[in-house]
Amino acid sequence: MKQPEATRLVDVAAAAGVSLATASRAMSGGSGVSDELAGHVRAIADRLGYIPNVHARGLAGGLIASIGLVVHEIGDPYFAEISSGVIHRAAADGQSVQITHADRDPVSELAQVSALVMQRVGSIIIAGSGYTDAALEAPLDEALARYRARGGRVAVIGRHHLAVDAVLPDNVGAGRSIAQHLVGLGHRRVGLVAGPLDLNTVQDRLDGLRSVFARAGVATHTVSHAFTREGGIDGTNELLDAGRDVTAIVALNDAMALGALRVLRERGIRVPDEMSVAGVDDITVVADIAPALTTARIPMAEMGREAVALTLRREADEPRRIELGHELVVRQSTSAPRVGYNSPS
Amino acid sequence: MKQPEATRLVDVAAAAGVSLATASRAMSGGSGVSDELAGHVRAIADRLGYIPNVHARGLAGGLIASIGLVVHEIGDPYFAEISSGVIHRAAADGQSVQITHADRDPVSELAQVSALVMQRVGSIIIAGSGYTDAALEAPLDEALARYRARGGRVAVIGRHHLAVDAVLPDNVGAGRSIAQHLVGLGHRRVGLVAGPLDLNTVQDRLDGLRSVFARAGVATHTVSHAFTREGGIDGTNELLDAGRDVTAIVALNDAMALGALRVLRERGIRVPDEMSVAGVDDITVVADIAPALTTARIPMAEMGREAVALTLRREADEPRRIELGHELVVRQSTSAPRVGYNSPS
DNA sequence: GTTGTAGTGGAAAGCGCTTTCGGAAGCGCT
DNA sequence: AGCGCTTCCGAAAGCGCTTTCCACTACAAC
Repeated sequence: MKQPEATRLVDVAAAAGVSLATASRAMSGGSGVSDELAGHVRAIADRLGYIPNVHARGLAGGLIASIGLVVHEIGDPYFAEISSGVIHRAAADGQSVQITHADRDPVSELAQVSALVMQRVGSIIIAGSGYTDAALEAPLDEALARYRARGGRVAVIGRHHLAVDAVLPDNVGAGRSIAQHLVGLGHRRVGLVAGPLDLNTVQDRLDGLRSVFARAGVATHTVSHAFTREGGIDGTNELLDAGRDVTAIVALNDAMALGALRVLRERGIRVPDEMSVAGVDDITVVADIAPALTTARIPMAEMGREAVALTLRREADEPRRIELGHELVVRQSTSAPRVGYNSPS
Repeated sequence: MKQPEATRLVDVAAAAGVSLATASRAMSGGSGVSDELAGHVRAIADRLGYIPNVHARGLAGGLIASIGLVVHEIGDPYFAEISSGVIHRAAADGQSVQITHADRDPVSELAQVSALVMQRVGSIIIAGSGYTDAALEAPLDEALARYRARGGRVAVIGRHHLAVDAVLPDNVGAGRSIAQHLVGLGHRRVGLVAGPLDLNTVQDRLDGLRSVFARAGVATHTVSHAFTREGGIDGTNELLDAGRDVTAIVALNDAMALGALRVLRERGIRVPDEMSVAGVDDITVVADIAPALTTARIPMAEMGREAVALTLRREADEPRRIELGHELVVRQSTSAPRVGYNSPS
C-alpha cells in the first residue's frame, strides 16, 4: 500500500545538506533562499528523481498546480477541440487537467465547480455558454468569487456574464459574416436553426445574423432546439414542416448544421442547389464532408490555450477578456438560390 | 488563503454525535461500524454538505478516488467518445477524471503514466493501441506492475499485450464483416488504407479483412500512414497515384475514411458509383454526411464505461478482459462495383 | 456468573509538505 | 567594537484524514 522507494523532500534535503524548510523553499520558488543554494537543491532533487507529492502540497499549501475543466460533453467536437487546446497548453506548463461534464445543466455545472473547488485545484476553466438570465448565473458567480478569494484562478470560455477572466470568440461577427455571405448570394428568405435562446452564444450569433439580414430586408424564420446534432434535426424538420419557403438555412453551430444536412438528404432536398446551408464553428469534420460546409470558424483549440494562459498570469487584478477573431470559410454548401425552386406557388 | 467555512470530518462527527474515528469509518466504508450508524453519519454529512478533502485522504490513505485517463488526442472523435464514456461512468461513481495526452508517442505515454502514478490516482486507464513490438511495451508494463503492486488499478482499452485488465473491441470481427460486405457486393480489387502496421488495432483489423479477402480470392493493396484524417488523405492519394484499379477502399478507421472521402471528392471520383468506401468505428459524424459512411461500429463510449467498471471491482486477482462486439452498419458509401469504371484499358 | 464478540469512543501517530517564528550569521554603518 | 539591519536557515506547528491501539459497554452464548 505504501510506496516503498518514494523520494521525499527530506531525502532531498539530507542529500543536499540543508534543512527541510530550505529544501521546500528552494523547490517551490519561495523567497528566503539564495539563488545558488536553490539551484543546488534543485539539481540534487533532479538527480534523485524527486517528484513532489501533490497531496501533501495540497494539504499544506492550499491549492495545487492542476486545472479543473468543465465542459458540457466531451463527445461534442466543439468541446473536444477546446479541451485539446487546454490539455496541450497545460502540459507545457506541467499542470494536470481534470475534466468534468456539466451536461448542459446549470445545476450540474455548479455542482461540478463545487467539486473542483473542494479538490483544491489551482484553476478552474469553464467552457460553454452562460445564461443571459442573471438569476441562473448568480450561484455560480458567488461560488467563483469565494474560490477566487481563496487564491483560485478562474477563466471562462465563451460566456461573458461573469466577473472573471474570459476568452471570447467573435460570435456576433461570425453571425454577421455568414449573413453577409448569404445576402451577397441573393438569398431573401432564410431559416435560422438556433439552440436555446437564453444562451449567450446563441443570442450573440443571432444578433449578428439578424442585424445584417434586417438591414438587407431579408426575411428570417427562427426555430430553437437543443444546441446539438439532434436539435439540428428537430429544428430543420420544424422549419420544413412549417412550409417556410426559405432558400437557405443557417444553423447556429456546426453540430446543428450536420443535423440539418442529414434531414435535407433524407428528404431529397439537394444542397446547395435547392437549399444552402451554413454553420458556425468549423469543427474539423465539416471540411471533409460532401458538400463541404460553409461556416464561420471559431478558433476552439486556441480558446482553450488562451484560457490556460489567463489562469497563469500572476497579477490578480481585475478580470481581463481576450477576444479572438472569426473567419468566414466558404465551401460548397452555399450558393445563389435557384429561381423556381422553393416557390410553392 | 485558508477556506473559512469548509466542513471537515470532525464537524460531521460532532454533528452526528460520534467520534472522529467512527465518522471516518462510516464515510470510507470501512468495517467496524453498524450499517445504521454509518447511514446516519452519511446523512448528516450530506446535510452539512461535507465533501472530503482529497488531499488529506491522499496523504493518509495512499491512493485517491480519481481516474487518470491517457488518450492520444482528445480532439480525435474516437478518443473523445471513449473519454465521454469514462467521464460519465466515473461521475456516477463519484470519481474525478484526469485526462492527459500521449500524442501517439510511446515515450510520452510512459511519461504520462508516471506522472499519474505520482499523483496517487486510484486507477489508470490507457486508451489506444499498443505496439506489437514487445520491447516498446516493456517499460510501460513494468511501470504498471509497480503501480499495481501498490494497490493501483489499471485498465487498458483496445490493447492486449499488457498483463492488465483490458476492454477489447472486436477488431478482427469488424474487419471480417466489412470484407464480407464488400465481397458480397462483388468487389474483386480492394485498397486498404491502414494506419501504422505495428499497432495492434491496425493489425487486428487488417487480419480480419485479409482473411476474408484471401479466401474469396480478392486482390488487396495496402498502404500505411498515420492513423488520422491526414493519414487517410495521404494513403488514398498514394493508392490512387499508384494507379491501382481498385473498386473499393477500406480505411482502417473512420478518421482515415473521412480523409479518403475528401480526396475522392477533390478528384471528382464519385462515391459509391465509381468507388466504394468503408471505415471502422462509426464515430458520430459519419452517419450524417453524404454519402453516409458504411462502417463497422465499435462501441467507444461503452468501452470507456466498461474500463471504469473494471477498475472498480474489488478482487485484485488475475487480469480480466472484456470483449465487446461490433456491428456492421451499411450506409450509402458502398455499392456493387460498376462495370466499365476503373478499368484503365 | 464467566467468557466472548461486536460496536463504539478516545487518543494519538503519521502521510509529506508549506509556513511561521525565532535565532544565527553576515553586512555596513557609526 | 558595537549597533541595527538584512539574509538565510532550522525547528516545529499544523493541513484533514486514515489507522491503530486500547478501553469500554452491551448483549448474547456458554
